[in-house]
Amino acid sequence: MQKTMKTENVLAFVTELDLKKTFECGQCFRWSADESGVYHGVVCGKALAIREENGLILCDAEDTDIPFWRDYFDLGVDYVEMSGPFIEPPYLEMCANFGRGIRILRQDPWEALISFIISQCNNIPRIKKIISTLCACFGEELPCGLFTFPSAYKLAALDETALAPLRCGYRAEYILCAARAVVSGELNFDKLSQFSSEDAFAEVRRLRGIGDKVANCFMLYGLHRMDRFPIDVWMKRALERYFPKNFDPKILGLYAGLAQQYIFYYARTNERSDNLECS
DNA sequence: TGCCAGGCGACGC
DNA sequence: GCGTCGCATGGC
Repeated sequence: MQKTMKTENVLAFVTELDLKKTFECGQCFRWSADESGVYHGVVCGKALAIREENGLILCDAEDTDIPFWRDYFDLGVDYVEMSGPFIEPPYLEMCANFGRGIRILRQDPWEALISFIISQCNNIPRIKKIISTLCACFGEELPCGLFTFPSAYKLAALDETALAPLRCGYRAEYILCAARAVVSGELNFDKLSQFSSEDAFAEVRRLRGIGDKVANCFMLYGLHRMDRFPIDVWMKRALERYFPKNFDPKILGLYAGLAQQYIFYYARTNERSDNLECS
């Protein structure tokens, strides 16, 4: 399954992109590191092996589309500048410093939608396991041994019995609903990308099994709407404990979603849920 | 073993 | 509009 890295291309400097943080901060679920620290993943049917060495981010050059991957890692913008306003409260500044190097990936909207439907009321190891099984069962195997994410058309043709091996419980119904909405044209990602943030949110929010949290995750990670601020149990605890009462994420501006990612990553890395006094 | 997890929908008030 | 409950499953 591990691909040998041959001719290497430089994708970025490590000061711009921290692979471990970016892949393990909770925004995506399909990248994994092998024993030598090389991360392997598949995006939109394209496989990549990527690693850090001597201050550089190197990727496998064999059929590697560098512009595609630079776009995926959102390397065209300055994250230091975007996170400049994240200085209050002090907890946010600490989270931003801790998360330096995280980039909000430009993920496939379809994969992001299904991934965050699966994420609901679930822990991250189990989310990864369910998505991995989904891809192994219904995706296509690539020469490197990894699987593509199954298309909406593939999933829309299934029923809940076919999804039983995923062991995803009540979420199976929601996955099928989303797949059928895409196939019917009721949900069109190209159209959504033209909508305002509020309109696109309302549109995806109409689907069964997609509430505020999943819709916001889809907006942020699937449509790259950086103003969205998903609030899950970890965020709720952090906000209640470290932020002023009635704190409105809107004051964080256009990049509130990045602040959210820093907070989530810090909280999940450093704080156990049972040592916080909040409910 | 029991608590919890990147929630949501239905229901009662 | 708001609080509560059941939902399916398994990581820890």
